[in-house]
Amino acid sequence: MTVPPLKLEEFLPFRLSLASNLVSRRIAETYEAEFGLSTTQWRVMAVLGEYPGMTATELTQKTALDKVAVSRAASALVNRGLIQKRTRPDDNRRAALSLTEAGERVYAEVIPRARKMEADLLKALPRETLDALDKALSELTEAAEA
Amino acid sequence: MTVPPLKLEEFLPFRLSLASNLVSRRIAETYEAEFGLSTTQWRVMAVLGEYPGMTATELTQKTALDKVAVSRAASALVNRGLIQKRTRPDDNRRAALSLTEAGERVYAEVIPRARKMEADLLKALPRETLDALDKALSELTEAAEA
DNA sequence: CGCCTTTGGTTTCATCTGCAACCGGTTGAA
DNA sequence: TTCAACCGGTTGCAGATGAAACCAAAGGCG
Repeated sequence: MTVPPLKLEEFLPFRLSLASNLVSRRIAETYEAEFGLSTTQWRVMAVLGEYPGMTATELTQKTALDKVAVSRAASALVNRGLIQKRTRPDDNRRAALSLTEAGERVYAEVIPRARKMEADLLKALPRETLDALDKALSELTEAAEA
Repeated sequence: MTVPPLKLEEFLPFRLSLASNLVSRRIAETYEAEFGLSTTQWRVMAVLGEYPGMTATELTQKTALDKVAVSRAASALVNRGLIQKRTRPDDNRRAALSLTEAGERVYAEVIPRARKMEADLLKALPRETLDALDKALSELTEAAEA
């Protein structure tokens, strides 16, 4: 009772993972070497640029990282002076995180590069394919969630 | 001179990574707990089911894993008796890997479950969206390679 | 109030990953 | 032949990752 073999190269989860890893690596090239940021640190900074004052727990949701990763990325960024942490007066457990001046400068360098790399990677795709990709990712994410 | 903030939740590389991670996790549920396989081990088995007798180096390409990962996955699978390794007479450095009987049995259990999970995850997507997704992943992979 | 539970965040530990060094076999040029 | 360069595969080590234990502050209920 044999099973028809699986063609891994056509198996969508594999293809998705492959594309995602390659794309992530290209994006990482825009910040790793030059700015010494890890992917998780980059994500934290990216979100703080959009939402200053977020707490670690809130970052967890926005970045899709677990709280350990956020905690470590944040403390590394604080040590490097790229973000600051202010304990909230209304709740001493929470701390509002935000970019420092130095962090803002790095942000202003790093974000445009990421955008540009994204555009380069996507430029071969016609608009409709892109729309469909977007839709497919939304549906897949929803279907695969919890 | 501020930069318009990046909306991470609309940034395609992030969305891609998110979808990929969630999907991979769901697929992993079909083999991790029940069969004690890691993702890399599963990939190695999946490819050997399709191409018996491959060498580790060849597996490297098919699985998109680096040679260290393949080496370790293979030795774990050999220890568990799921694959066998036969040194090739024409070159004593290489070894042809293939599923054992026990490995075939696991393969026959594991592959249909992965297929079913894939189908479940994709069932909300209309055919054209799926085609576009497929095309987009191919183009993205190519654009991001090397 | 005082106590128990919950919550935000950190630390610990065990595992995974990936690069680089390494080992033995093979190849090819002198 | 012989020896150096190369190749397939393994191992060692350092950094990344995640689950679970942990700590301190806050909330809720008697």
